[in-house]
Amino acid sequence: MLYLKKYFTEGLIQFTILLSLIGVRVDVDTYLNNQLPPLREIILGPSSAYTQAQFHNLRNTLDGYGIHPKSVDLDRFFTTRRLLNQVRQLDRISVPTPELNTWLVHRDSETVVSAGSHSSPTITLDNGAGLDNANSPDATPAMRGGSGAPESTYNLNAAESTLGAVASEENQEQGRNGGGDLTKEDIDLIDILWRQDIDLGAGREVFNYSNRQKETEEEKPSSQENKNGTEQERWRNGVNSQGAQPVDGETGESIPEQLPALGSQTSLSLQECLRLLEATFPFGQESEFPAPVVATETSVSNEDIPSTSQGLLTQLSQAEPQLDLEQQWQDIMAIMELQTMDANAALAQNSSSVVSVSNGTPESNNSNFVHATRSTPINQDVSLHQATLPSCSQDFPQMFTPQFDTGSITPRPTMLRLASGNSSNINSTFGATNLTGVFLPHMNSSSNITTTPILPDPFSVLLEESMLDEISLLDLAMEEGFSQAQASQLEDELDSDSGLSLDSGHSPASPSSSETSCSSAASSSSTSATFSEEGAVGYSTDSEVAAPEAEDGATGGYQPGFSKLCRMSYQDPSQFHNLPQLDNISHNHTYNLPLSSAFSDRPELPLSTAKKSIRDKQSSKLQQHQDLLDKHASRDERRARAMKIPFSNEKIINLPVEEFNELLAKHHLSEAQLALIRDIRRRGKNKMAAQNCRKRKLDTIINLEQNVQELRRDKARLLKEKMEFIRSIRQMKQKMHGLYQEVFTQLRDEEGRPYPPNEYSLQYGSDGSVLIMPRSMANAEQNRKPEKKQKDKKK
DNA sequence: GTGGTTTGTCATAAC
DNA sequence: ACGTTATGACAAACC
Repeated sequence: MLYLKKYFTEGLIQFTILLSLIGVRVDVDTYLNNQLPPLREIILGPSSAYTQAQFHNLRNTLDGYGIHPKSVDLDRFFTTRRLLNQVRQLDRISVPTPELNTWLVHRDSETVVSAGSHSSPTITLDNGAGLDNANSPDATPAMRGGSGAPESTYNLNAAESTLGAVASEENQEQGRNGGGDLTKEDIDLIDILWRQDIDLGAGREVFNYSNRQKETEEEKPSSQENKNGTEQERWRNGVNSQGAQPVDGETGESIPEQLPALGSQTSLSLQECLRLLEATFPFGQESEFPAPVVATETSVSNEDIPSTSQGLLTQLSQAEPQLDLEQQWQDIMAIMELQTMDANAALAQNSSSVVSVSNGTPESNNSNFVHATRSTPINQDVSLHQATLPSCSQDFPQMFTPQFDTGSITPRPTMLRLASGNSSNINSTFGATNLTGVFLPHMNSSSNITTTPILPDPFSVLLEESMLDEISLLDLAMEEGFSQAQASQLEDELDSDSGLSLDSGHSPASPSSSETSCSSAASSSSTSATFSEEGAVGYSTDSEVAAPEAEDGATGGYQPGFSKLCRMSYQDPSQFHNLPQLDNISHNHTYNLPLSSAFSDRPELPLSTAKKSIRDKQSSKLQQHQDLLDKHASRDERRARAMKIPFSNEKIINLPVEEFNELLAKHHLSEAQLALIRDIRRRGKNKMAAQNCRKRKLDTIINLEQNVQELRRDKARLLKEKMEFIRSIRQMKQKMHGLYQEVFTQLRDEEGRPYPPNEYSLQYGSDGSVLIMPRSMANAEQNRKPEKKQKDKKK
């Protein structure tokens, strides 16, 4: 049933998309909001086994909101939501034609041959599609708008692979269309041009998508084959030819005039670009539109500096840095956290940020430059990866490679370099991400850091810390107006404060405890606050759930944990099939997914004989999948098969008791079979309970961690306030002292002689009166007062 | 080979 | 009493 539902869901959504394409408005919301149980259930699916007591109300928690926030099935839920969002956005897409050119230009920039971009720097991204749908079908037609290839209108592959959806017939049909646009001559031409690009210095490794392509083939062998074999071949060879088309093969100069004439090639290019995107970023959310944005940016740069930037690009593209997988996952998660961005804001940011990072030439930036400072370049950054890099794992680092701002910056080997001109953007970009810790040092070095409301905490706290560093506590305490007792008291307090830091040992940069007194206290407090920034808040991988905590960085020593969570929270296996880096991870992460949806269900279509070898490869891969299926089938599944249990383990486990009993009654089963079934049910439920329990445990830890960090921030803030109070008290005391001296020097006795300050002093009465008293008397009185107080205390 | 991690399973308590 | 859930503990598989 789940199987059927899934199939129906995908098909329904795709059908809806098609209807929308031909102008029929399909309002899914109506169906969903009208509380029509069957459709709701079909589309959104029942909550997972992770929902507490869900077996009892399996059909009552269908809108997703009923899913337990800790449910592992949130992944599927969000996937479904994403699909629905895509559908809902269909009638709101308004991506201007120039986007297409932008794409092409971008490909050129990759090949290091810059194509002139005449595209408008502003790309209107429907935000709903924005972060959520870049990989989505909506994006495709929009970007193809200017391709002049009306017959190939749609490419659902992105959505398919992203969502792990079963390839639909529409999908395959569209794939065929897309591939069919390319004639053999076109391909040859493309290949020639591409070789010219290679000769011109375009690194072949730039196009090395072969691994991912293999993965993609595994995922959707049939659709892939149906698109076109030659295309596949070129992909295998790492050839990405479309980028070469709009480029003069000899000079490497861009030839924008050719773009409109490209026709079918253009559409292919877009398809490939999309597939590239899809392969690069298996998560639907990340492989969003931004790519075109960056492309535009690059192209603008190229326009401005046509010749130099190209050579520069060559070097840059060849010097792609590698980051380790953990960091990259972190980056991915950071982007996911940004998904919750407001739609319109993102739209504006997308459009405005395009130029802001492109290069420093103001004339090219013109009006859009105005918005640059408040733009959020995250999208374009991501897209830059997606379009440029062979693997998603290199996405984020790529943002900081020289390609990022080719026009204005000379290439440097450092990956995390930030141009000061971009710093504000980057601030807003990463403030809410987990990258804070990573980029922090660079941030500090860049001149133009502005703290935006988006990222209040990391940087504000840092500022606080720096302020705290500036304030030497004991200096203050020891200063005039402060008694030694007060100072020591303050010191004690600070020591006790710093003693509160739970795990300052986290940091490799943990200050040595040998430092004494105030400076030590201040530094320890500041470091602890820093850790609170770098700490494990990256744990909030359930970004949709714990988004508020996204401000904290996830670097530090928590990357392993983060990756775990990452996998736990977004472990739709179908998505991970696109990640070659994860190939060797053979854990079975398919928790609640039926095996059928996890591995099989790739429709087989007739294959051309020319592609027989490919088919063989793929069929062998399918066979491997089947073997894997058998191999990875749980013991219970194998037992059930051996005992010829007539229904699925999934049913056995997930059916409500009544239906389960009915099921048992319907079939005549032996005692052994019944026992096995009950065992399977018990174990299955327990298995999910264990998963649930572990996740909950983890979440508890995360929450505690976040609480600790929050408390640390509070502590830093209170400490800062305390310092301010102390300072203001000191100032008041100084002022008071000055006034005292002034008044005293003006006092005269009856004979007009001044009172010697060493013999007399001013005493303040409780009623505001001021008396001049001999010091001896004043001292005696002061001595009496403490006695009195002591007496009072004794009383 | 060892150690850490992930996952499944069992036993048990609690609801 | 029965079914389900929660959780500690253990073991197997994997890296």
